[in-house]
Amino acid sequence: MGDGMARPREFDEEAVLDAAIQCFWNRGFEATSVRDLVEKTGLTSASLYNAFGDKRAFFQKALDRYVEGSIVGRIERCEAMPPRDGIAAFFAEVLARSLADPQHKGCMVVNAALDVAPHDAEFREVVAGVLARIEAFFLDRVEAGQADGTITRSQSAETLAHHLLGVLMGLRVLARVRPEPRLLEGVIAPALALLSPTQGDQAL
Amino acid sequence: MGDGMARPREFDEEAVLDAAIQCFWNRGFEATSVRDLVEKTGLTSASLYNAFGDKRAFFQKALDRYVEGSIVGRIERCEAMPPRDGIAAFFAEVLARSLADPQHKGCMVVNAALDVAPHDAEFREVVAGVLARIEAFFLDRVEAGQADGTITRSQSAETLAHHLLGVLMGLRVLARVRPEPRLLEGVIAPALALLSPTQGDQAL
DNA sequence: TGAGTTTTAACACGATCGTTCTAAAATACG
DNA sequence: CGTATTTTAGAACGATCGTGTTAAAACTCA
Repeated sequence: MGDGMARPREFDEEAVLDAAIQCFWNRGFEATSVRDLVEKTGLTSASLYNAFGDKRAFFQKALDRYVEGSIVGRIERCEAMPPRDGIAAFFAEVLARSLADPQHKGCMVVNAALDVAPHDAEFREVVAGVLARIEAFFLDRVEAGQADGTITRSQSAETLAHHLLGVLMGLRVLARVRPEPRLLEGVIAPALALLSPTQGDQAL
Repeated sequence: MGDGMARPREFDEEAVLDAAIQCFWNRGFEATSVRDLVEKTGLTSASLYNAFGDKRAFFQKALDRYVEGSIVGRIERCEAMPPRDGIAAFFAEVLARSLADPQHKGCMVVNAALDVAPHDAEFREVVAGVLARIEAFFLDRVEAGQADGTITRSQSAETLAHHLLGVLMGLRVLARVRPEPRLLEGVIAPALALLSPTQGDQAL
């Protein structure tokens, strides 16, 4: 049918998504209006709806891009390190980012976990999936550390991975309300200390 | 001036606040409309505004009542127990409540920490104050446990209290998105195990 | 160049938001 | 009993919400 081609877009789709990430990350899904998005992205609502669908789909794509840019990369970096170092580096990186952000936006996924996930089954699955991926990273590193003797066997790898995931979530919450270095460091330090092999641990 | 007295209220203020707690707890501040509140409380918007002020003040009072009813009581119960038992009982109670709630509402304070605190300085202080109170409970119990030898001295009481607060926050987040008993138990167990005195610990 | 297609811009839609207004209903005090 | 005062009920306010419409602008291909 269509032999003639069309007018090209004037905007950079990725830059627009980045601007949307800033909006949604800072204010959450519900509190961000389409007019906010229009203002921060610089394009009109018609272009937004045409390119990304409705507000919900726009959020979905922004969240996907956030995960791809902020979480997947971090996991890959830390996966390449020795087990304990990888876990420590993961938390150190999150800590540094949290304290460096003057807006204290925390993590967009954790924010979404309490904002949009509880009443939207699809988003809940997306968020749960991301958390499962982080947990899988922890599990993999803990198992590797238990195998090479750098991490305690006094508790199962699954339990330790669950704990690390919980600590990460708590860190993200506290970073928003009480972004005090000593507090956040104190959240992390015992979790890392806990990984140390104890007397009962010995190579097989 | 006024010598004639007025028409009495037809509603029970505490029951209305409880209904408001259910609304705000479940959906958060921004996502709860005044019409939702009118429906669930059973009284009209005029009565609401007359008795409690605007929506924000209404939320404030509901949050105060929630803290008084759900958090202060728990702290007082656990304060009366031996140090380690008190901490363990605190988490056990939160865990049981989290799993028993079919709506997975989590904690209203933690929800508020990500919903309304980041962009409202007054609410941020309220939330931070509640978290500080919980942290003070943990600190008191850890110090008592370190004094009587039931809790390790391998890390400072402040650090351990920070960690416990973080674990609690993480537990509350995960309870909303992934309310799986094994996961939530796994978050808690290592934090409690961490408190155990190690070889290096000995009474003075 | 002209036909075809998409993006742009601006305006406007109905719905819902938090809040207020107007009056009627209900009580305590003189 | 009458008056002052407050709480009710319900409609209605302007503002903003997410979204759709209309028509002009911009571009590719035949």
